Amino acid sequence: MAIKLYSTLSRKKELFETIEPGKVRMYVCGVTVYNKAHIGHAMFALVFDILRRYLTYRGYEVRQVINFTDVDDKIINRANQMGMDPFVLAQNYITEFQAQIAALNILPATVNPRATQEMPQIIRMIEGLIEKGYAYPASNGDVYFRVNKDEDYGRLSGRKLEDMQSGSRIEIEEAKESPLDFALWKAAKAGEPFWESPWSQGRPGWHIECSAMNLSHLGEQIDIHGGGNDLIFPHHENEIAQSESYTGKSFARYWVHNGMLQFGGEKMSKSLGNLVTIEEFLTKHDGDVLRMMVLNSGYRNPLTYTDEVVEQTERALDRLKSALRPALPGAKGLGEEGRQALARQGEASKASFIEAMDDDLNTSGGLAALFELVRAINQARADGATEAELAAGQALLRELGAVFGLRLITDEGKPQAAAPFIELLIEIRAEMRKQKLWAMSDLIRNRLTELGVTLEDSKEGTGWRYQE
RNA sequence: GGCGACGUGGCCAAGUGGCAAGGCAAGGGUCUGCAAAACCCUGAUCGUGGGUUCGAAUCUCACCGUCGCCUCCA
Repeated sequence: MAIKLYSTLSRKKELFETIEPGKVRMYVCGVTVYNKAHIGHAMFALVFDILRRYLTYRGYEVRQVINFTDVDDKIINRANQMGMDPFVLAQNYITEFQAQIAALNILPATVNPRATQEMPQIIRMIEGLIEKGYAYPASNGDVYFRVNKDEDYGRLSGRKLEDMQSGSRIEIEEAKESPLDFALWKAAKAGEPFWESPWSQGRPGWHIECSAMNLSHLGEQIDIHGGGNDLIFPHHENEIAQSESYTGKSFARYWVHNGMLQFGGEKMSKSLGNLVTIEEFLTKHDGDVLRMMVLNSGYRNPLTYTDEVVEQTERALDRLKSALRPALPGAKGLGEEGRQALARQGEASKASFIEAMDDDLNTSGGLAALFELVRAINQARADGATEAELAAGQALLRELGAVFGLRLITDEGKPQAAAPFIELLIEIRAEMRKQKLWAMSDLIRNRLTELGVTLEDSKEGTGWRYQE
């Protein structure tokens, strides 16, 4: 079995083969830290966390680099508005984002480089591009990339230079040779932070930092380059232009782009202002819920975010967890046939999970495989499986859930201090039920429900659990 | 205007040439004193109209609709 990944460059699913056997070099464009992160940002982080976890599960050693853009116009503007130092502002949002990533159970990247910490590499790269004629310093202290010099410019996004020029609304910058040339280096205006360079006191353009970080943290050629599909043009197009012009080698083998989170029919974005921050989401919902939403659909398609969808997803997550509940009180055991049926379903689910995930990370299909396993486990439990008989299936569910990055937190994580008292109430209620004191029995049950404890009666006794 | 993607049951969403996964909701049933949970059963011919093919949700053309990029953007 082989893994296939869709690459934006070829617009096809391609067989996944790494440069170095068994090792994956993955670069993902991170966020510009000028504001609170929203759940659209969480989506990209979740998608590439899932990709990374899956590749690891399939035996690869994954080196994942995700950058922070910590100096740019928006950061500077925002800092000025707030009367803050731009570097402090950036650092605060980085700290906050990393905490939220952890709360979402996203593994920290192998490296989180930052633009401000890569200046020597960035400057070296710009110098190299100038030497080769791919870039030129302008009279205003900026340095621009000479787009016309790059013959296959536009091949990632499928654009032609002529088309862009005719319909373009790019402001004309006097210092540029051509309107489509983009900045590698920007001279600082008064009051802006700057670094020394051969051309001016200034800062790097947005695209060059990623090229430089790739080079210093992963090498000249990488396996996977990822990010949101809104970055295809111009950001990734420009990255390819810079990196390949500089090294003379093809840059990334697989260009992987996730779809946008849709909110109210539009892309959730900072500029549109239609956003739900990660912070807000996490005060209301478990992090697994957002992950489940991502898993339920194809990573390349837009993801619909509505309150209704969140609710549905929460229920679906409850169902997944339902399989992890303990055996019924007084379970008599399945017998040989039942044990084998459950084992067979486990194997089948695992196989179809891998088959789906191998096919361009079909998480929705993988999730379906988990639900098949859930049904089999619940069936077995209903048929009287003991704790020991359920254990293997449940362990597999946890194993595959962990490949998705789902925590599947159940009662075990919750405080058990109340347990003896709840059990006491159940005991008393059992006496009442014997005497058919239904009103009192129901009162106890209802009151406990209000307190977040669900009672479930069965022939063999009454079980209880915290509401999910 | 240019480039690209998408339109599958009430909702979310896989499938991309050979009898339409999965989840949520809904209805019926089993269990229960009643519940709850779980289990069992029930539903779509795939935006519209042509074309290719023995056969299409899947390929092709047109049209309608939605979204993304073309300017900072995960």
